[in-house]
Amino acid sequence: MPELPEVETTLCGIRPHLLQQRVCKVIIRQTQLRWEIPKILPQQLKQQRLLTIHRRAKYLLFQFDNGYLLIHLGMSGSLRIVSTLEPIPKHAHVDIQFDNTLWLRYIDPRRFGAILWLGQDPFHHPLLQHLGLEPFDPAFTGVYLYQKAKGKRIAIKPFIMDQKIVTGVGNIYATEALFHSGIHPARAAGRIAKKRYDTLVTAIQQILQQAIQQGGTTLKDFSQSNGKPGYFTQSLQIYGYPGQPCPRCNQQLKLISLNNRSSVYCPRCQT
DNA sequence: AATCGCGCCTGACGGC
DNA sequence: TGCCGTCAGGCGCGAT
Repeated sequence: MPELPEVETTLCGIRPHLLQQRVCKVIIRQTQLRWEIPKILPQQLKQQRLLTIHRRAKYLLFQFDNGYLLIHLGMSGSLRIVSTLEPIPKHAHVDIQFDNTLWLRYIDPRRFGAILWLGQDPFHHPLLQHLGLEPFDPAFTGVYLYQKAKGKRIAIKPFIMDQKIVTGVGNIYATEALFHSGIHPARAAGRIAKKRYDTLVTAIQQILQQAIQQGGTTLKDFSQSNGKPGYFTQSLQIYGYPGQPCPRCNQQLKLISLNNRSSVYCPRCQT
């Protein structure tokens, strides 16, 4: 799915078109996403003004006069701004039209995403209330990760992909950040020195920042809200290249599975 | 409490 | 050509 940079890219792409606009029409073609889209959604949204859009973790939060709409892009979701309804591509499950005539289109082939109405108090919703720090929060430091990791035997890769620890990091960026930090993805989180966590935090922030600047990563499904792919794909160092030589030391990159997610790493650079 | 695997879906790809 | 297994950017849930 879209990880933080893809969600952020989406947010920046759609926000300028939609701020302060009122919803005039809602079309739902498929209600079965990760959870069923609430049947009352069209009534909830009708004639409501969109005040702001925020990102929290990999969620987009649309603040309307009367409450918050939550959208998650799951594994294969994307949002587009389109000026006409036609053509309607396969998997265009929801279209929301605003007063300026533009449509916000939700496309999601695998339907692991979500569209939920959260009402007035979104941050107490179960999906949001246990989230960890945003990676660009000043409180997200090596010491923070080190403290959280104390005594934990979980591998570092699933540890940094745990949204209760730090938000927005998924399989691609976890893989890349660990490579940049020289940390083996299977190393127990509780057995990593404080100093190495400093390095890791810096790597996570730098990689996410660069990826945002380049419009995210497009493997297949993701596209920016204008339909263009993300260009960080060409900056990936090791994700997607198992068996290839390490860009740093030429050793053959290896592939392992950690908590059911494939993980590429360099057996020489990452310890 | 912490950790792990499964399953939700569609589609692309490789091997036979 | 087609069929079948495997894999894919996430994440909540139930089992251990």
